[in-house]
Amino acid sequence: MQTDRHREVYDFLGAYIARHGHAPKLREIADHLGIRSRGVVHRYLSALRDEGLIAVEPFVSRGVRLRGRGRAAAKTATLPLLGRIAAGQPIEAIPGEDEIDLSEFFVNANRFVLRVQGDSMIEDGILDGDMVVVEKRDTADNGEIVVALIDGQEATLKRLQKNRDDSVTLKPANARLSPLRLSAARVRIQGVVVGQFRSYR
Amino acid sequence: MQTDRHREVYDFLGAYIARHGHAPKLREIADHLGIRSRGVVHRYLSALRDEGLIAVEPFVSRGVRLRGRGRAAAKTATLPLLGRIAAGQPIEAIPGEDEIDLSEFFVNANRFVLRVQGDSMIEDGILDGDMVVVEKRDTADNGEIVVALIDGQEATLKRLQKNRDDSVTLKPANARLSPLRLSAARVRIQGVVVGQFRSYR
DNA sequence: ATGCTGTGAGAACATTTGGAGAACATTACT
DNA sequence: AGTAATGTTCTCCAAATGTTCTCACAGCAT
Repeated sequence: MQTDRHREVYDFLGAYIARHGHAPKLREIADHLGIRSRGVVHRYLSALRDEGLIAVEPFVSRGVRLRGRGRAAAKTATLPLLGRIAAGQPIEAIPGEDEIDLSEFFVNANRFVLRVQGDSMIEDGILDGDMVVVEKRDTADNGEIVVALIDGQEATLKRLQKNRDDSVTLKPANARLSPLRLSAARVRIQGVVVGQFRSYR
Repeated sequence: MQTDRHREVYDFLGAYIARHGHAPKLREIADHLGIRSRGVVHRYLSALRDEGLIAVEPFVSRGVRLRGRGRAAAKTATLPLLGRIAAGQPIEAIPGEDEIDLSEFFVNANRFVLRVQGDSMIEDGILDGDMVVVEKRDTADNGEIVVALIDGQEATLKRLQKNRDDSVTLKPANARLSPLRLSAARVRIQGVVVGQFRSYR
């Protein structure tokens, strides 16, 4: 896509075809761009055709078809980071940091994802259905959220607290559930939660 | 990379291209650097070209391409998805779904990320410091979490409820805060929250 | 002091990009 | 056939953008 205008034309074609089921006429494209000359529109279409992005049936009205919607474009894992949002203020830009790389944020060797079932960590903002990113480790610090295996049988997600007497307490973040105090021998740490994410869909 | 300024230019190119899919114009680079002279920008680009870091198409607008980005593109954004975890059971494998692609999960054109400040959505599991992925839209359905601009001034993150009398209610997810009922004319939807993530680090 | 380097301003110029509109070709329709 | 609508091709023009200069200044080393 050479220029901004080319992109606008291409995007408009996509939107129009999606809505109407057929391509627009040159006149309609011109209206959308705010120009009067069908000749100019034709020039844009020719450029897009030469790039292989569309196919044009000569002299046929609405004879444009989109091509190569394969979307083979290297899907990057970055999103623009616009700023901070808080109640009462407009969105505030974060200086010097204008994009966020999801893979840098989360991806690493020896990490994996679990889908959380249940409300045991709800007060820490981990809801039923959320995903947690877990880093494989067999030790953890006080206060970290861990995946723990009890008696080699039950796996749970809890906040860890080590006690002096060689026991540990597994604390849910939910007032309706009670902490579990167990001898250290019965608990095996499988990993530590390093991230969490959720999709609203 | 010769100087700090060169690195700034290079980084900006990367960020801009990642976001827009094409390079910036000299004028835009100059604005980002806080300088007025396109000539100076051109000097930086020539230096980067001589180092082999970018390729420049002469005289064409946005004619800059990054070079040797093979490594960065190879960075996959996938993590193994081990299964489901719930209190009382061992980790249960999720059949047929063994890895999760973060970019598929979150990345899309016309989305951006905001860092949340404040506790107004805490009961929906969006905590102070969390990131939300927002899809740019100017309309939203009932019950969706939206970024709304009030009177063109204040931006807030709230749950939307449309009322019959051409007003809307912006509901925080925090019992200590009260809902805000406003005439629809005063509220402009800027986007809808489609995802959320958090890093424990 | 002298020169070198990195940075920026801005003028002058080259080239591309974007647009207008006329003239013509093709198609669809009466 | 005749007409209108639409696509095609063309020339001319203006604005935007990139390119190439010279000048200026500040910091630094010699």
